[in-house]
Amino acid sequence: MLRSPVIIALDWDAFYCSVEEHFNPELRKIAFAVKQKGIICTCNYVARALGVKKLQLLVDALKQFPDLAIVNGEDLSRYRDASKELWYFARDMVWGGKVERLGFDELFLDVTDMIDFNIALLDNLHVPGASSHPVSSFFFRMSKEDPSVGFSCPVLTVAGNLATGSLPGDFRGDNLRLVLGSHLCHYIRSQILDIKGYTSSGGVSINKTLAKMAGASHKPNQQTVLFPEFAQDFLDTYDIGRIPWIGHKSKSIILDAIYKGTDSVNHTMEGARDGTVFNVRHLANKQLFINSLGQSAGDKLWDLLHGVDQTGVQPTPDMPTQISIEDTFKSLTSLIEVHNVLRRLSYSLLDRMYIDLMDSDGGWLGHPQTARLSTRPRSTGYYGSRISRSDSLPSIVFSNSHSRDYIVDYLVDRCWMPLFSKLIGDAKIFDIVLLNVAVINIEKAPAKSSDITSFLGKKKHTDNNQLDGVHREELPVTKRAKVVGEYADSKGPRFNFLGDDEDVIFEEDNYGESCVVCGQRMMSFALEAHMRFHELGD
DNA sequence: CTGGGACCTT
DNA sequence: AAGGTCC
Ligand SMILES: Nc1ccn([C@H]2C[C@H](O)[C@@H](COP(=O)(O)OP(=O)(O)OP(=O)(O)O)O2)c(=O)n1
Ligand SMILES: [Mn+2]
Repeated sequence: MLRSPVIIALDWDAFYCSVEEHFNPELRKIAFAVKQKGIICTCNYVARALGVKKLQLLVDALKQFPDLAIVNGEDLSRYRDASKELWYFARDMVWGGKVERLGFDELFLDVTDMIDFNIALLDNLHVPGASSHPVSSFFFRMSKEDPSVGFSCPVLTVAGNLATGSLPGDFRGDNLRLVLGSHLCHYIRSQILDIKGYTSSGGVSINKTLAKMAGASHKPNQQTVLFPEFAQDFLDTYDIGRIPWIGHKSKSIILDAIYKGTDSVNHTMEGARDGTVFNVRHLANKQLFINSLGQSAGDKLWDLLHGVDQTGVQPTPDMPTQISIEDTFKSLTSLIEVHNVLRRLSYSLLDRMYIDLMDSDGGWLGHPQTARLSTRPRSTGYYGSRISRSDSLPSIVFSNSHSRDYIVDYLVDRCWMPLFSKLIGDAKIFDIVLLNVAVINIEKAPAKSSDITSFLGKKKHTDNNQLDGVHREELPVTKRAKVVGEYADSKGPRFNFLGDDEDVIFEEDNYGESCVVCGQRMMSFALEAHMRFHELGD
């Protein structure tokens, strides 16, 4: 018999605020918001009780609530660190590490295997001929190996809320599996609160979308289970725009297709068109979705309206596939200003690479292939539209023999500024409100072992082949060329020194500092990121 | 002056 | 390279 997956969706409550409260508990008692430039990106529940909204304009909120405390959240470092810590902590509890991350504060846990294993334990308590399980609770094992690790799990009651308030007729089969899932969800949330100090909202159902929507129906610090027999009732009352993966564009396309011709004058008004799942399901059909959205998206979104989500939990790799840093401004019109901003962004970007792409030995776990520069012109197109240019990422960023300052200078002058010129075209006149620097197409380094301390290579960013990794020990070791300061030369030093006749630029000893934790030697500029690596553990 | 991201598809 | 989704 086919069994449904058991999926848990977790969402940390008022996440950025919770992180701020973690480091400054005084904040817990007062209404406060986290802002980025002119917008409140989130606020704590004390503030929400007053009426402060997520994503509200800062000026509006302060007009209405002059005493609202404000914390600047433009630097995401601490939120990213906390997010990673909670992610790893939750992942350690899930067999097979089947955890997918969405943004900084949501996780999808595929706990199907854990449920199946424990259902089998429960079945062994079953008396042949009895109509139901003879026990009201049993010991849910969190470890296959150690039978003492786990929690006491009721089997006749559900933990937390019921979506649509509905209990199924029986607690058998897939329903029983979700009952156990609800208690597992509660246990995991308790661990996260007790050990890490963060409250969360949880949803339990048979796929990611239903679990996520169930969880969102009762916040904060609560959980909700949605049994599949009630999924359609649950969904039908929602506006399609509130279904995950149906954003503004998709909703507009769908409603345009449904109401084509019937409402051509006045569909700019929201509310003129009924966008509930129930209505859309009955006025449209799968073919209409496919015709308007394309085969792939049409198929997928039509299924979603019926509670069908085939996308399983895709475990998120430890290494990101892209890293980007951006800043916004009123207006930027001169090259010197652009140069200065790019410099600052490049320092941050390098630090991020050291934190997220380096192991504790200072070796690279992955290598971005491409550098991308994005900007937003002040007033062309709709708000938010960006333009970008990309090029091969110079391999000097992987060098451990150049100073941070030198690498940043090189990046700005040889990479970002040329890309910026390409972006603004011949006129050389510009007015931009955003700059974003990114390293993308991050490819995993050959997982040889921890003795790969460095990889220095260069590929065209269009090249899709495998990295030809090189062991440090295999490289000819020569005295590092004195390149710092030689940079005024129009050609500059060459950094494409693998597979070329150029000698490898390595300084084997007498460089940098030692890590006080592990003793690894590294350039001083990498030490700060390295220490954060230790703090986060691995 | 409506953040600062990250990921996926076309 | 652009456009879409999510947080
Ligand atoms: N458009 C968005 C949405 C979210 N976030 C950030 C701020 C949030 O703190 C965090 C998590 O997003 P949530 O939507 O889960 O919001 P919160 O966790 O803050 O609140 P809630 O308790 O409703 O989950 O991501 C953001 O910067 N921009
Ligand atoms: Mn949240």
